[in-house]
Amino acid sequence: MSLRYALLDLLAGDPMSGYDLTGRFTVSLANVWPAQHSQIYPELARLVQDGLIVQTGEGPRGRKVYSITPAGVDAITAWLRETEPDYTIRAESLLRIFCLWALPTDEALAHLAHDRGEFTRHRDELATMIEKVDWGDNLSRRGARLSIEFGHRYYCELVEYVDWAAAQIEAGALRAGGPVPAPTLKRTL
Amino acid sequence: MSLRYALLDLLAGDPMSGYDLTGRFTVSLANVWPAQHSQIYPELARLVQDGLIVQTGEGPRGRKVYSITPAGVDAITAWLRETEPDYTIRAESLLRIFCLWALPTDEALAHLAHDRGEFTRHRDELATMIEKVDWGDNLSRRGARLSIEFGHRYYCELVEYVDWAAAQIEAGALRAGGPVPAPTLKRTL
DNA sequence: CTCTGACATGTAAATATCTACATGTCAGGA
DNA sequence: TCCTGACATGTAGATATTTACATGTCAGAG
Repeated sequence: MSLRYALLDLLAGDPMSGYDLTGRFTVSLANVWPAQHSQIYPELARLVQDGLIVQTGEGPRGRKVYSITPAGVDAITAWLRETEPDYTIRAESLLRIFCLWALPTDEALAHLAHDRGEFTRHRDELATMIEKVDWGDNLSRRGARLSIEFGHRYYCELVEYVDWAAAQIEAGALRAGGPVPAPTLKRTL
Repeated sequence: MSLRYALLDLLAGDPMSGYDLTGRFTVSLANVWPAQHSQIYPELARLVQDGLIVQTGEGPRGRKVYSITPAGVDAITAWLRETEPDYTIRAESLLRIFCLWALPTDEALAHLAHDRGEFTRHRDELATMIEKVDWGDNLSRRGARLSIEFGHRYYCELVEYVDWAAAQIEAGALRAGGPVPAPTLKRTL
């Protein structure tokens, strides 16, 4: 049901269309709960049926603008209060790093270098957003600010991590008889 | 298809049963690609059909032990080489923080405190694993070591992040007219 | 005026994932 | 000996997600 609440949250920030929402899912929410338009439109229809959002405007090319209802806000509150958080994460790119032993060392390093490029790109995009966007007085947009901050920290961390991983692999961590990666940082335990 | 490669990777580390694999998905892989036994058993059957794994042993209570085949190793290599990584992440717990504006401040803070407990627990579990487990000479287990390191760093980061978010909310970031969360750390931009 | 590309909304079918059901074995403690 | 709980494997049905198909509008460049 996460998609439902992601949509409600965005609509609480500003009324917008399915197309606009899809765009948000490729920027701010992409770092938390990705979704495509083919999933978003049917869910919007269900939200209207359930009275959690209403269509409050229209525009060119069949554009439909939706707004959250008080019942919609209540639905978010109830979700936060009554359901247990799911603390699992899914990250395919990390699973790949897990599997890098199946490539020769130079190829594994090239793979990591490619990842690093992606991660710095995301990191810098988010940094720009943090600086440029007017976070205003809107409560939900301020929630978004918290999320963007997370995304930024996450990608900073990822860049540091791939550098660490690359150093380990260069040192032969994925070759038999090479050094075993030891705990290099004893963080707050 | 990620589940498939997660299973192949684990079986490359050590031959084991579906039950054992399920256990792995609740520890090391839980931080990257969670899965339940009801998804694992059918996928194992498909992997056998495709010749990527074979049953190499049995045990009490119908236990079946599987091993990866050379074709299975090749499948991982081909996956890494031929498919584009998906850099998106899914984290429901972060989406919740995104939505915290829908709760009164004290409840929002309590929610974050609960999250913090979970994150420190995960962090400490992983720290223990890093110290206690013999990472040996097995290439795939060494890949696992890279993944555990990531999980540990990730949860360290999450703990710092919820502390930051809690401070922001305490300072009134989610009340109208309160301070707007400004970029507090200028990391490597 | 025509073309192109961004805007805009949807549906269908195939996969993947989750929740619940269903069944049976074996070891160890009471 | 009986009971319990961990071990062990599976299936069924409901949801969620992805990929591909399908359609149409409008603004601006050439």
